[in-house]
Amino acid sequence: MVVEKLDRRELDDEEVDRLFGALADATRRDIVARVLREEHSVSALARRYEMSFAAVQKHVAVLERAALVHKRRRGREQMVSGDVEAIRAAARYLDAYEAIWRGRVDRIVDLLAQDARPDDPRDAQDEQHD
Amino acid sequence: MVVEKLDRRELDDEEVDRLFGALADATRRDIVARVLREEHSVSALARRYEMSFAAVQKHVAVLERAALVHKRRRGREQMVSGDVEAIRAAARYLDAYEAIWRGRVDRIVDLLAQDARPDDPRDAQDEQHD
DNA sequence: CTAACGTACAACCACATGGTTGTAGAAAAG
DNA sequence: CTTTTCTACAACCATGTGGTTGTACGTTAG
Repeated sequence: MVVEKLDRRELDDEEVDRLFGALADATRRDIVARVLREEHSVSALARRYEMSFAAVQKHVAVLERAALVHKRRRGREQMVSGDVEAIRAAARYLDAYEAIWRGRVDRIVDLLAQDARPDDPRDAQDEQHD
Repeated sequence: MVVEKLDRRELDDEEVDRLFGALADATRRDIVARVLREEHSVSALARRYEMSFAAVQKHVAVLERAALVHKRRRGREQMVSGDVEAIRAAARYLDAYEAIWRGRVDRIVDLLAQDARPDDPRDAQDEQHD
C-alpha cells in the first residue's frame, strides 16, 4: 500500500477561495485534467487553446497559487503537473457540506480537520443519529 | 436506503463555472453551511454578517444561480435552504479528476455521467476536447 | 388606515479577472 | 557566435465582482 506523505493541514479561507476560484474556469479545469494525466510544458499547453501564450501562462499561475498544479524546470521548459492533493482537499470540503446536510453537525470540525481516507482507523465507528 | 429523485443530468461548463465560482467566497460558503442545516430568511442571514442586507442578498442570488440554494416564499419572508445535489455534482467533478489522476482515463465519462449508484442508465456528455 | 418589516433592484465605486500586445532574458539549436 | 524557443512580466483594456446607498413595493402588525 502506498502511504503517501499525508500532511493534512486543512486550508484557511483564502486558500479555499483560491482553490474553488481556480476551478471556476473551464480552461483551467481542462488544464488540470491534462496535467493530472501527465506533465506538459506551458507552451505545449498553450498550443492547445485558442488564446495567447500569456493568457495560458496566467491560467497556470492561478492554478499554481491554488496548489492545483506545480511547475518543475526542465531545461528551458517549465513542466506543469497536477497535484491531486488540492483536489482532495476540495473534495473533503464538499464532504463536510454533505455531512452537514445529513445532520452530522457535530462531526463537521472533525471532517474538516482530519482526513476521510479508508486506512484511517478513526472513521470505523460511524454514528449518524440525530 | 433512501432513494431520492436522482435526475443526474450533468452540468455544462457554465454551470460548473457558477458552481465553483459560488463556492469561492467564504461568506457564501458559510451561508451554504447554514442553510444546509435549516432554512433561514434572507434577512435572518443578513443579520449574521457584517455587511449590508443588499450584499447578503447578492450572495444568496449567486448561490441561487449556482443551484446551491433555493428560495421559497413564506409570507413576506424569502426562506433560503441548501440544495445538496449541487454539492454532489461538484463532488462528482472532483472525483473525476481523482480518477484521471489514478490513470483511469477511460472511466471519466462514466464518473461524470452517472452517480455513485450503479442503476442509472444515463450516459454521455463529456467536458473536454482532447 | 399607518407603520414597520422583508425584499428587490438600480446606481455607483474600487478592485479583481481574463484577455491582449510588447519587451526582455535564459537555454537550446545552428 | 547568432537565432530560435520557452518563459516571465509589464502595461493596458473590458468586463465581472463584492461592496455600498437609496428607492420602491408587497406583506404583516398595530
